[in-house]
Amino acid sequence: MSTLSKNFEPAQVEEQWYQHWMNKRYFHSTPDSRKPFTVVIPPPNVTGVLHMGHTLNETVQDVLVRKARMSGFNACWVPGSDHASIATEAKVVQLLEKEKGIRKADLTRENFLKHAFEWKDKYGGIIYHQIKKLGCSVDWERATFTMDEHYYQAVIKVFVDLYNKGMIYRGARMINWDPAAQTALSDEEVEYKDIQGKLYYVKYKVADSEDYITIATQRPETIMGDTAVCVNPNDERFAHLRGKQVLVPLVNRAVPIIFDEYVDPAFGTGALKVTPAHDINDYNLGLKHSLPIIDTLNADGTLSAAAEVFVGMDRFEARKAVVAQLQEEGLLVKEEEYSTRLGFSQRTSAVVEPRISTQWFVQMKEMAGKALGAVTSGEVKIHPEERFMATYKYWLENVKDWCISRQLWWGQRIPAWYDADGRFVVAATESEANQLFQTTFGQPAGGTLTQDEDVLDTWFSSWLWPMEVFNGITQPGNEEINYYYPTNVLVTGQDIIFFWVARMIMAGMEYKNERPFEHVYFTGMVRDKQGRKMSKSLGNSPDLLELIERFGADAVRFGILISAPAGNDLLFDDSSCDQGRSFNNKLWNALKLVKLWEANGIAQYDRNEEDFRKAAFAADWFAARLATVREQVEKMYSEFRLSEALKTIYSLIWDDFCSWYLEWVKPPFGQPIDGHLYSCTLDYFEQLMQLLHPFMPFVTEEIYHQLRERADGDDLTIRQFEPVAESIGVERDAVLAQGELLKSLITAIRDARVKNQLKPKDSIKLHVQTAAEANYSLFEGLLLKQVNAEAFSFVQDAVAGSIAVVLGTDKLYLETEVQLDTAAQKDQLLKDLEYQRGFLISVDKKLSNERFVQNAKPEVVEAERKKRSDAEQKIKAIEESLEALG
RNA sequence: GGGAGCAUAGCUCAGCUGGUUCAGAGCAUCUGCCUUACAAGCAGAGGGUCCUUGGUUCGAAUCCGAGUGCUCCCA
Repeated sequence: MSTLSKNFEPAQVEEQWYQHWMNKRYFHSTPDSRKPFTVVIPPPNVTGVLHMGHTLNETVQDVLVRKARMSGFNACWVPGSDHASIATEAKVVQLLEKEKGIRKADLTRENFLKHAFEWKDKYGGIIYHQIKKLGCSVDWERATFTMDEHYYQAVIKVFVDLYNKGMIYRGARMINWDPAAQTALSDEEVEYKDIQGKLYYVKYKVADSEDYITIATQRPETIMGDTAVCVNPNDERFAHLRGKQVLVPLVNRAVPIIFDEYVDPAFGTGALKVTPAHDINDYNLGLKHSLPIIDTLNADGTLSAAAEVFVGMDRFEARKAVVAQLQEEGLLVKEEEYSTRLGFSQRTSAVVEPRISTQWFVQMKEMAGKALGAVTSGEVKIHPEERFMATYKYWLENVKDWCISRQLWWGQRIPAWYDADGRFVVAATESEANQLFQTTFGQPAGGTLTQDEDVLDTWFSSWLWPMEVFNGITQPGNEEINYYYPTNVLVTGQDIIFFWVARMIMAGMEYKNERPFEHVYFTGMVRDKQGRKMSKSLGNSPDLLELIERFGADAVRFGILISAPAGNDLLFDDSSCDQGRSFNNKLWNALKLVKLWEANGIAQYDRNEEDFRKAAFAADWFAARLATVREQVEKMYSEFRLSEALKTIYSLIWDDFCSWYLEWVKPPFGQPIDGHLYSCTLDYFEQLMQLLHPFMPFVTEEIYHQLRERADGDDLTIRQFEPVAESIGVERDAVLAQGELLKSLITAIRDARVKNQLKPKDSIKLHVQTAAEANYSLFEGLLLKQVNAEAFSFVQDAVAGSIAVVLGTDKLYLETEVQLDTAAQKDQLLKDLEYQRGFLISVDKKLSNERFVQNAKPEVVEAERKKRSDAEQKIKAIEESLEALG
């Protein structure tokens, strides 16, 4: 046996075992006769690094996957990453400019993509490295990227198919425009924030009159796009303006005054300027009243020629300029502080501009209905259900069509092909498009067809993830998709419930007519100690690799999980990793103790049955505890209460195993341990490591191998759980009760020792007055050892001059040479007495209430009667002890 | 503005279908211990009108209503 280090040293152990598991290909899965347990990783963004939210997610998945792998399943966890269209393109553009001085505008699409792929190859590996360091048991041979060739084909195939089914259409709509990335966004990519803005009151001159009408607006820079002023038809103040026109300031355009109940007379001045090109509500109003649309903004957020004034100026600069100009012309009535909500691009943080634009959309209604059904019917189960079911339902019931085109290059290019006249067909390839053009329009395309310049929303690729990682779209019905689909559980953050989860269910129902996963487990958001969201801008997100370096991967996994109650947001703090590291150490030291016993030699003690059973009490008790906890943990797994499961295992190991069991079986200093106890101890230790392994894979694997010599391939990672034994050779409840009794005896006596200021080394003689002497026979020896008593006897009466302790109805007397403070003892007993008397009164009160006795269930009444008689006996015992004290 | 969730020890939380095995756990705190695996430890202890307020009930931390505070989602 090599000498074990003082403390557990994770770094080398982790490296070595991960390599070993990889060499053995334990994480690689191929279809076989076992039941599959499939998990697909929520693909992290290829440009990013893992933050604590990912860490939590990956850890949860790894726990579930490892548990399944150890429970007879063919576990398959597919890793991968997504191409994150907007974010990656923005980064690549930035980098090209900075490092090589290349502007995107100067590049061809092909060249740009070449750079993007180079960049992805260079930096995309960071995430995978982090996943490895964390110990995740993913099947690396299956790693998938959403821009892989087959995946690209799958996305195109689905687009063409949905188009042919009439579920994808192209049209001009008001969409969310990101002026920084210069692309359309879906509704989900816009984040609304409260902003302190201003409301400007502006006078519009009524045409052919000296009258003015005052409107209120937040966006004076869009005045030049006004095509009407609208008031409420029931508003008497404006009745005289019916049929009149007003002159738009700065551009002096005459526009009509229109009447619509949409306008709230109480808001602002009751008059609304209508700018159909730049506000969604105005747009709808414009449609209703057939107003012209004047788009006064360019794609980059500067004023267009249509604005006539301040052309080329940025929209926010233009706002100041317009206000100044209005003021100069005496048209600005006043400014007012105003709090409102503004939309920001999730990716670039630019203020989103509502803009009319021709884009591609997916019809959502039908698919949303199916996705909703899958969840309400229970086919897909959401955890924790009460928290997220309502959100999920609400979104699907109110879903709008999905804008999927993005004005970018990094992504799957939309397979629509146009001729010079703007006629188009949708087909996977150019040659198919040419053919289709012929059949559709009865003539060949005039000249060559050009493909749509835009790419698809990244989520339009990731919604196929659970299928296409198994080539389920490109090769439907293949062996793998048949075997692995549907997956078992999806673990993800609640923030992408719409972006991703709901859409995956839609795609699954559409293309497999089957749910993509049975369970969805939503983790909470990771926040810092002060409850703030972790974000790059706050700089409050710890670096994962650094954390692992400081504490070890097992400790980090422990730390994040122990503070993560199901579905709740969790406040992450380094100190929980510290707790994990201490736990590692505790395990390590327990190992050292056991190894020490091994070194001290194993003895065969006399197995005379009675004596042997006594010696084996500790072993029987722990077997019972282990079996009980394993059942509890099993249940917690099935309910996804992983944090609780970990706590339960932690306490079983630290408290039951280390603090109680090991102390109970520990041989006297220097003496050899009994062979039976020793092998029991190794078995238990081994089983504990197995139980903990899904949570803390490295340290457990290491200890597993330290405990006993292992044959090649006998590794904890693949070791199968034995079913929890129905019988452990003794009556489980009885032995557990005995153990509890022993523990409370030890604690009570130790407490009495401390309160009476006995030094740990001061020996005592223990006398017990009890009606159930048999209870003590099994563990008498253990009891003496644990409370440093040199003698034990049963007595019928109080022992004068001793410390009296009342435990239940038993009385314990600690005889000692040390001078005692009887006053302190008396105080303690009086306190107990007072409590018991109060308790008795409350029980009596209940039992003397006729309605309670009549209405409550008989067993409840019976329990109360038992409580009463117990309390009476306890009171009697305390009173006797007090009497003996004098 | 619409909807959802939460409120229990200093902190983070557990308490399922109402009844002192229900007022708990882990951290943190306090007091003893360098006891021969572990001071990143051992032994022991203290600490809560279960947000407020009505109601249902023989009985409410638990069920219902109202209020207050916080969080999230949507427009």
